[in-house]
Amino acid sequence: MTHRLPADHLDLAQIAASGQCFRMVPEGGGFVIRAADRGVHAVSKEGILTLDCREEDLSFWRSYFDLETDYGRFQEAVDPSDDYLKKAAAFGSGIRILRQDLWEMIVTFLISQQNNIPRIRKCIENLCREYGRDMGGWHAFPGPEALAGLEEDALMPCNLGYRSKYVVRSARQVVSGEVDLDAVRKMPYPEAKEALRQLFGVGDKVADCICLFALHHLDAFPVDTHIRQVFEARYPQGFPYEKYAGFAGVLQQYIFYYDLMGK
DNA sequence: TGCCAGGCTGATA
DNA sequence: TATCAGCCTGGC
Repeated sequence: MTHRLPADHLDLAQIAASGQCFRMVPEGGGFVIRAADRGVHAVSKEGILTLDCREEDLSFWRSYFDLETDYGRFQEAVDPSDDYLKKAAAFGSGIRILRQDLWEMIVTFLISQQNNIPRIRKCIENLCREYGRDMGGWHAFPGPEALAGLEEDALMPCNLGYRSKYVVRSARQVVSGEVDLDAVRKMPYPEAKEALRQLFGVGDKVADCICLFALHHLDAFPVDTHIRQVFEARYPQGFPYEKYAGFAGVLQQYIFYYDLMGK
């Protein structure tokens, strides 16, 4: 079933390249996107998002793409005297912060550390193929229950390397209830970040990625090596977070994408 | 060959 | 409390 939805400031190619989602595959002029155990074919063009999905999944995808949020507001809020940020925001104006699955983001960003984007994508494919439910032609993302019973190095064949034990032990912490994901979903940003940091292998940066891309805490601002380099070059006096309270994480994505693709 | 990639843990002082 | 080695592995 095909649905056409008005969606300004939405460019799927930009979102795919921005590195917040690793399960977007180009197909038919758009992308096939997988989220946990759902899938959709999506095309974004001239302010319209065309989705090919089941009728009962439509509200899920509407939320997933964050269609209720006005991203024009974030664009306009950029300090006009900040030339670099203005350029970055304009360059990545089609980026939205997707509302992705919590467990999937935990695993994805555990895998991301000391890793590069093509390899991260490959690791996730391997993980889904080996441990995800067969959905008929593709595999769902494996839940914590599917991973908690494994040996700590069982995911080495999926090319996770030393991160294998991070994923398995985190799965155990979730399944045992030591870290209650339902509770984390209801927490404000600082508490959620601290709770996520209890997971083995989750530090400051990974916790912020999870808060931003799964929990939609737009205050979360992951600082990685790229962002740190940009800050050293462009904001030696410090990034003006106070000007962007409540949505600084959106700007982080503009900066990351601009740094990656804009030069 | 050596170094790095969207960090983190654990040891050490 | 701060610093730092070591970690899987593919690509350059």
